[in-house]
Amino acid sequence: MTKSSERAFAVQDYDLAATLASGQAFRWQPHQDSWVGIISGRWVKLRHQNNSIIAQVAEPVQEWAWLTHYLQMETDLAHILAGFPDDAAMRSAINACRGLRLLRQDPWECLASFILSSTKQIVQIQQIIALLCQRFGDLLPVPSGHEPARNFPSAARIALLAESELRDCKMGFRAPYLLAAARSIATGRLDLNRVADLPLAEARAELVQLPGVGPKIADCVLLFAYGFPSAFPVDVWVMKALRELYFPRGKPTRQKLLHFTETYFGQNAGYAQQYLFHYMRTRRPARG
DNA sequence: CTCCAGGCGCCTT
DNA sequence: AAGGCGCATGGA
Repeated sequence: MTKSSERAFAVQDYDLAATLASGQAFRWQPHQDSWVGIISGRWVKLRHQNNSIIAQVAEPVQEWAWLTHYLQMETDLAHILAGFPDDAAMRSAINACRGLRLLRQDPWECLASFILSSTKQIVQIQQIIALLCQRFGDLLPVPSGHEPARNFPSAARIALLAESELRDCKMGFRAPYLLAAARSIATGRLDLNRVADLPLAEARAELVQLPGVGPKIADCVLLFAYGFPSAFPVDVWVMKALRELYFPRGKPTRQKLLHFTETYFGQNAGYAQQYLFHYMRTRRPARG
């Protein structure tokens, strides 16, 4: 296998734009007909053409597993969709966004990003993260003619910062949370690699110990970084979707709804959640 | 100007 | 156990 800086990957049922802009990851930038982002410390430009995803990198590489893994290209989406409950809401959601995928992100970047997400809209989260990377991320090689790119700052790097430096990135009351999380990881008190091997409930318990990380943020990380297929982040959007789509006239307690999410959607509940969320977010104008 | 956003943690009942 | 409130910031 020779090194190359561009490669095409055959894919089916892959909506690259919906996936990269769906609120799972916050650093992807549209660039004409392409998307520019950073994966595993590599600048990469992606575009969807016919039945392929075409990837360009800054420096030739031999191995592309970092990319196929991140994009979860091997995932059989049709199989997952076939396992969803067969009801009107799910059918509408699938119709609205077939091809939407779950990414497999770096745990630290994903955790940090979602700590910064609380009570913020997606655009604002993107702004905060852009500032953080611009100030504290390392420069990465980019092809000539492209804007400079920086890595997401490591936990070790952020652990050495002062809270005021984080506040200056406009993250407000989330600054001490991010700092404490970074320090937990930098000192080894929490080992993010170990979380991958735990059962779901234990993995969740580990993450929730971090300040600023509650059940919702923990489940985002479990789903978008670790790939726990039944992790099910419940935020106000999903709660609204569940009430409107499944209990239009009842008034179930939050408790009952949470139980519903744990039992109704099957082993790929996380995927089902992403479809419902995306459907809710896109079917009405002027939101999100 | 006021309101509130894809939560969390803490303080009340 | 369940519900209310403050938290920073910026955009509608």
